[in-house]
This record gives sequence, structure tokens and C-alpha cells, in this order.
Amino acid sequence: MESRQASSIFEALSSDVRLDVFRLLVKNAPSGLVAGDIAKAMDIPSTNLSFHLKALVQSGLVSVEREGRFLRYRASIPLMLDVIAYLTAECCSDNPECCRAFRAESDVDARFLPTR
Amino acid sequence: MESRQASSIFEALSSDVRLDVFRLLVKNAPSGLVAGDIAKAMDIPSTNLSFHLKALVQSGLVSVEREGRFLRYRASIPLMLDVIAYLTAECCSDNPECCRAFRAESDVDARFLPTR
DNA sequence: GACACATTTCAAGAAGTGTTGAATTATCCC
DNA sequence: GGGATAATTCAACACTTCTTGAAATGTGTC
Repeated sequence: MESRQASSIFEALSSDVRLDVFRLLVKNAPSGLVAGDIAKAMDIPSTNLSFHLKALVQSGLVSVEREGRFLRYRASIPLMLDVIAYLTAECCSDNPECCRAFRAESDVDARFLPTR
Repeated sequence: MESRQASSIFEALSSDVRLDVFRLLVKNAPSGLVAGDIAKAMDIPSTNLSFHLKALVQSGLVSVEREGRFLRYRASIPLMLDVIAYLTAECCSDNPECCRAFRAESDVDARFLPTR
């Protein structure tokens, strides 16, 4: 991932509203939610929600698809995994020893990695 | 990690300048760099660099320590690992099957996980 | 103390982001 | 076509962030 794309993704997640929307969509992957459902959960004017959804779509973190009168939004899990990979690579690739030592302490992986 | 802290960290990484500075500091972990060295690498006025360094320090992603006439900045690798854990947890905890399937496709882990 | 150096803080303006209600577009159903 | 519903775009304003040079702060050295 290019660092310019990374900063644009971080920008998309830098607003409380957008992070909450994105988390909601992740929880509702892969089926997604239509805008009205998101609005109910978020309790903000629809016009403002639209503004934030547009930003999420432009970042690529969220995709949108028309479904009759509704618009269905979905979190892009693959891009999210790319972001995780980007952070992990930035952290480790040029400095593996340092990162490994901290990882051993915090034991991040054992808690969150999927079983394969 | 609280989602409010997460969005504040994403905000810190949402500027190209700050992401570049942070990546530079990660590459130079754990010794860090003094402000002047960062300024040389970044090619922006020192007053503007100061502004962005302050934002990074306030987010917690970077720490600062006086060293004689210099100020030494260091990336906080543990907090970065917390962010990775946060994203991973958001992605997987409520939706492990979905995330696992995507992971298997992109094979993120095999590339970046430390050997233990 | 006086000077030089590293870096920050301040103040001001430029640029960008967020919020809102009104108007618009798109779709469905009769 | 006409009316109802879902959601967006528009335009205006408030608010925040970014950038810059000038001034200030802290530290080392003579």
C-alpha cells in the first residue's frame, strides 16, 4: 500500500462519526446495511450521515450498491486487512528485532490471529 | 483501546507530513531522532515540523525527551501494536468467519508475522 | 553574563472539514 | 403520470487545521 493511500484511509477513520459507522459496517459484514439502518443506529441527520458515508466510500474502506430505493453500504474487509498489513510492515520490515521484542511483551498476536 | 483514542490516533496519521514523520521514526526505533534530523529529512520549515510533532506527541504515537539543546523524538511501538490489535479486533471479534476467509485469501499474516 | 544554537510558541491568514435545512434525484407502486 | 419514500447534493456558515515568519524559550560554551 502506498503511504498516500494509507493517510487517506487514516483520515477517513479520524472522525468519531466515521469510525463508528465503519465499525458498525464491519460488525454487519458481509451483508452490509442500507443508509436508513445506519441513520437509526447513529442518531444524526441523514444529510450529515451522507457526507460521512461519501468520505468513507471515497477512501475505499466502504463500498456502496443501489438496491431498489435503498443504498447498501458494506465495509471493505480486504482493504482493512491491507491497512493492518501496512502498519505491521511499517513497524517490522525495517526494524524486525525491535518490533518482535515489543510483540512478545504485548502478546498481540496470540489474542487476535485467526486459527487456520 | 477505546474507539475515541483510536480515532485520535488515526487523526494523527491522517496527514501526509505526520505519517512520513512517524514512518521515519519507526525506521529509527528505538533510538529515535532529534528534531533537526527530522527537519533535514522532511524539507519543511522547522516551525511547521514542530506543529506536526506536537500533534504526534499529543496522540501518544510519539514521545519526546530533552537531550541537552536537542529534543529527541521516538515512535511508540507499543501503541502502534495496540492500534494494529484494535483494527484486528474490530475486524474479527464480532465476525470471525468473515475475517478469516478474507485473511486466507490475502495471506497477510504469513508475510508479516514475527518468527517466535 | 553574553552569545550561539536548537527548537518551540505566538499570531495571523489561508485552506479545509463538519453541520444543517432546503432542494434534488432515483426508485417503487398505484 | 403522480405521489410517496430513500437518500443525495447544494449552499451557507461555523469551526478546525495548516502554514508561515517573527519572537521567545531553554541549553551549552566561552
